[in-house]
Amino acid sequence: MEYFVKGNDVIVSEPHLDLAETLDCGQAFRWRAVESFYAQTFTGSFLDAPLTVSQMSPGSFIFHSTSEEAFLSLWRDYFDFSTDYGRLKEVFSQDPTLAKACAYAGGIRLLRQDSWECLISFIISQNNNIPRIKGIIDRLCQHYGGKFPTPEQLAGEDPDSLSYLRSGFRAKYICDAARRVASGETDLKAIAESPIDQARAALKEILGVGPKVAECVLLFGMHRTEAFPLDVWMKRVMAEYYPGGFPEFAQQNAGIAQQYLFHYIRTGSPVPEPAV
DNA sequence: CGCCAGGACGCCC
DNA sequence: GGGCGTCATGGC
Repeated sequence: MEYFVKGNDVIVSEPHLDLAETLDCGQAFRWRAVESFYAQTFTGSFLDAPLTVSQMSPGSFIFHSTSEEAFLSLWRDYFDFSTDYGRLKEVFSQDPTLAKACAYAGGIRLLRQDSWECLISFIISQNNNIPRIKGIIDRLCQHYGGKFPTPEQLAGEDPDSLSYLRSGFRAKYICDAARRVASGETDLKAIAESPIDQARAALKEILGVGPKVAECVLLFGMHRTEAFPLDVWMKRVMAEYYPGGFPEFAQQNAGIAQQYLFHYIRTGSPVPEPAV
C-alpha cells in the first residue's frame, strides 16, 4: 500500500483491494454504496468515525476528507493495509481450488472490525439474510442517532423494548450479549487475546452464540485469522474440495482463505451447488 | 401455500 | 454425541 495526501483527501494505491468485494461480501453490514462521479463510492464508519471512500480505478482509491493522522491511526488498520495480501494469495494458490477463488475474488481483504459491533451483528445474522440483517442494524443505529449503540446503552433494553428492530427471536440474544459485555462478565478484549479454544468457549457462553457466530466474531471482530466459519456454503466447499481436511499451509490464515472460497462458491464457481 | 436466509436452542434418544 | 422441531421476519 502506498498513499499520499492531496488537499483534504488521502490517495491510496493498493492492488489487492476491491471496494465492492470487500465491503459487500457479508463480513460488514453498515457500508452503503452511494452515487458518485467515481466508479464506486461507499460510506460507512468505524468506531464512530465516518468515512466516504471511492475506487477510481482498479487498485486506486480516494479516502475523502480524511487527514493523514486519521488514515494512519484508523483506516490503515481497518482495511488491514499492513498485511501483504499478494503474498497470502501466492501461498493459497498452491491449492488449485484456492487459486481459482483468489483469481475470482482477489480484491477481498479481511476488515479489522470492532468486536462489540461484530458480536451483535453476527448474532443478528443467524438464520437470516444479508438485506434483512442490514435493515435490522440500520434501525438499531437509527435509534441511537446514527451510531452503533454501546454495550451500556443496549444493556438497559429488554426484548420488548427492542421490538422496533423486528429482529424476532434474536432480541433476547442481543439483550443477553449487551448485559454480559456491559457488566464485564464477558470481556471482549481479553477474549481477543486468549488461546483460540478458550476464546471460542467464552463467546459461546453468550445466549445465541454458537459455533458459527463465535467463529465470525473471532475472525471479523478480533482478526483471529485462524478462525474458520462453517456455514452451509463452506460445508459444501469442504465436502466437495477438501474431504480430507483444509490444506495445512493455509490453516494459519484459514479465515482469509474462507473469504475467497465463500465468495467464489456462491457466485463464481462452475458448480455453485455441489452435492454434499 | 411453501421454502429459504452466512444458526442456535431445547429436547429426544 | 447426532437428529429434529422450533424460533420471528420478510422476500420470493
